[in-house]
Amino acid sequence: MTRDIPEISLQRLPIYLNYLKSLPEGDKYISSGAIAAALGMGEVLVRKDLAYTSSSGRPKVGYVRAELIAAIEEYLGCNKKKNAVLVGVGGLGSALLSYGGFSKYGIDIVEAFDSDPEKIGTTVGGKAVRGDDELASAVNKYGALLAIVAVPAVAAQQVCDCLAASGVKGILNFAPVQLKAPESVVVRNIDVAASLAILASLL
Amino acid sequence: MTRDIPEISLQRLPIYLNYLKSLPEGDKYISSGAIAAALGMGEVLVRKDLAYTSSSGRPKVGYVRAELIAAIEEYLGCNKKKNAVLVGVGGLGSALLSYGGFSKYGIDIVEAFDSDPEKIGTTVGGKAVRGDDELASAVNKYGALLAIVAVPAVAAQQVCDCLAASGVKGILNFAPVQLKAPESVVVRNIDVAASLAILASLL
DNA sequence: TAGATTGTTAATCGATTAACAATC
DNA sequence: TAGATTGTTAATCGATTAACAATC
Repeated sequence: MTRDIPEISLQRLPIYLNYLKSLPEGDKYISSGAIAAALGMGEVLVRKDLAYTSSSGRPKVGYVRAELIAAIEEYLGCNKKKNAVLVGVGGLGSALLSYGGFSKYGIDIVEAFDSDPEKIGTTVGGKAVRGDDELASAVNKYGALLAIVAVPAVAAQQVCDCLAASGVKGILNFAPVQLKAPESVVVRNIDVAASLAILASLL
Repeated sequence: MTRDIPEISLQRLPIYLNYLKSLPEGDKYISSGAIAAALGMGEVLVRKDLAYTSSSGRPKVGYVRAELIAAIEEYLGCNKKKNAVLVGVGGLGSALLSYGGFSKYGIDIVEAFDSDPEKIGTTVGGKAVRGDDELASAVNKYGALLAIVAVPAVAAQQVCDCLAASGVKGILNFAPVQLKAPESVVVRNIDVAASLAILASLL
């Protein structure tokens, strides 16, 4: 499913999607100019991004909102169910297990893993917490291609190795370490503290 | 404190910093080539990024690791104490209140706010939770220029307005909405679900 | 000295914006 | 029709990479 969309355009699709969904039901049409104005971006950029999803608008009227939503969702694969596992049931991990926001993208966190015996066997956010030793078999059982890593920095590489070996193809890493993974595994990082620090340094 | 560093270079500084800190104490020198190889990037890019921090290396030997760390920390303002407030003490907000990772950038979350009477008056992660009505006075009292917004999407704009009116200059927003704020307020977004969806669509 | 590495200038690459023809 | 809006092609802008001189 490799498309030729630049990743930076791909990153904007959820922004359009959220905005379009937030519009009142009554709005049948929306123009690229209106979207651009609402989101503070250029209107040509909006049209180019939307063109990747193969949605098309009509001159003079704009885009049909419902069609646009459907096209973006289709393009992002929201309609395809995807299983994910989460490793590291600390504060952040627990919060993500209880967070309902993944479902709109068709993503389901099926199970969680931790090395702490105190946590193993419990349920967080309706998801069972198992020992790290069961990770590989669970990835296999659920056909999980996605994983969230929310363990401490020192443990992250080891978890990453295990996930990659288990067949996970995409890792969203919250630990402040650059993970080494095989080429076939895509890693993206979220570092909340660093993001806030960068923001602070812009002021 | 507006510098002419591209934001994308700024975003990489914490990555270098984390890596440099993770090296064994014994390593006195490190070359841009070694950093680049470890982090999977081009070595010229590393040198350019590091040059913004006014750190400089010596031909043949590379950079003094400790100096480089100090220069990046100085540049990022890690040594300047900065107060932040957090709004929305749900799962994610609670996790962030308990997270110790902000301190390495000199950031302290001083107080938290929520509209839920059940939460007001409690303590989470050692921080007092107050009512939203006390937000403005707290921002003032602590001179907080930074805020984390971790409220539901429907409440985020209102919180943003309040923060901007209170004098906050930087907002890290976890709600999946594009916030409208005055030019003088910098907003950056983290959408965990969207990030995972984007990752999934790359596979 | 010779060689490794830095720092800078020029070339390339990719993304955004401007211009504009197509069209409803 | 006239005008608004799309979609595309060309121009601009900015970031990365390549080339290379400086230097320890």
